[in-house]
Amino acid sequence: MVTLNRTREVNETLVKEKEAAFAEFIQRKGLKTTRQRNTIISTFFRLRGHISVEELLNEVKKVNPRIGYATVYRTLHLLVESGLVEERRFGDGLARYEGHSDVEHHDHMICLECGEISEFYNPRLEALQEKLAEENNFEIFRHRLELYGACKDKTACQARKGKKAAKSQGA
Amino acid sequence: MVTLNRTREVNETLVKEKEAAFAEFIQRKGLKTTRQRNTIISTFFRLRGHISVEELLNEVKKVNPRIGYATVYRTLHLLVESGLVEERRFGDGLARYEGHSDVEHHDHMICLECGEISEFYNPRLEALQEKLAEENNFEIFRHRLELYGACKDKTACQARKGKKAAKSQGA
DNA sequence: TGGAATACGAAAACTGTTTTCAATATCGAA
DNA sequence: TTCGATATTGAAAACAGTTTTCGTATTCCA
Ligand SMILES: [Mn+2]
Ligand SMILES: [Mn+2]
Ligand SMILES: [Zn+2]
Ligand SMILES: [Zn+2]
Repeated sequence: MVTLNRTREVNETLVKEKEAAFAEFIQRKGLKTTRQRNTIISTFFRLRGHISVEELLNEVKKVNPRIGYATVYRTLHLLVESGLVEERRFGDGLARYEGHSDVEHHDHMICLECGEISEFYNPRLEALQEKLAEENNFEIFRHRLELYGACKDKTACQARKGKKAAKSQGA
Repeated sequence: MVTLNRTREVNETLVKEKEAAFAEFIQRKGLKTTRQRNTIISTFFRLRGHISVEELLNEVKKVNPRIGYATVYRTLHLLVESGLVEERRFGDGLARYEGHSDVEHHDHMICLECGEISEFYNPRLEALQEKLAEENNFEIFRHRLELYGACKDKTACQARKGKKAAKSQGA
């Protein structure tokens, strides 16, 4: 099995664990616990997918409308530094963030028609990269692999596209 | 053989071919041939590596100091549109451009110590990606694979780093 | 060669992100 | 508890890379 199924439901226990881990990180660094940061991270961990700053801020504002961009940016940096979150860039000029899913590392397929981003992990692919690096006398710290293309199931794809359009009209 | 050796010398015949191809593209699109565009593309094609806009402008200004950013940006867009050049982003916030090397497609290894960017191509890797896409009912239009890490040959790496530092001090 | 179409360059605008700064909140020590 | 050093916040300004605007200049074909 190669495709990772990001669960539709948020695992509340997992979220609590992440919140605790972040709290620990904050303390370890001698930083302070704040209402805003708590709101931001608990909102973030309850969202699924690859979240842009604007998307996150919009959600956060539903809880506390006074929170601004700066705090969201700053908190996301802390989340990344804590290792709980990764930054992604899929070429649309926006940074996107995702909490680690079940598998530590994964790569992405991005449909240019409907915007769907699916995740996959393949050990052979990973191993092959290691082998190539080795041959090149190179040590890999991290990598990124993105496949850009289109869903072959045009029906589902176009449906998603319609939904996405409707949603963005609403926003 | 997996590593692509980007030749140190510029192949003058190849450059002429590319210049001709661009001229043809310009005509086909009903655009005009200009002194500035000629300067920019002939400068670009004679540079090796992954060139940023600023780097290119600096070189271009040696030939014609009156050429500005806007024209360089515009010409690079045309070069990309013509298919003669590809845009790359290696995560430092700058767009970089490269003329196609001998092989149509290649991927990159980026040393985070010395900045060296090396290129490679591996058919098995490409095939494996296709297979994974297939399994996922996905059609790949293009992909990007970047390995970030460090040269294992620390001597050469550090030497390059020193040289690079010296160079950027000079600039 | 005239002139419509295109391109140029400087500067302004734009976009996503970071920084500044004055006001506010946190939290350990007293 | 209260104090006060230290960290945090939010609005706005600054930033960096890129794109657009706009008045002037150039191209190129009828
Ligand atoms: Mn992901
Ligand atoms: Mn390359
Ligand atoms: Zn799709
Ligand atoms: Zn190196």
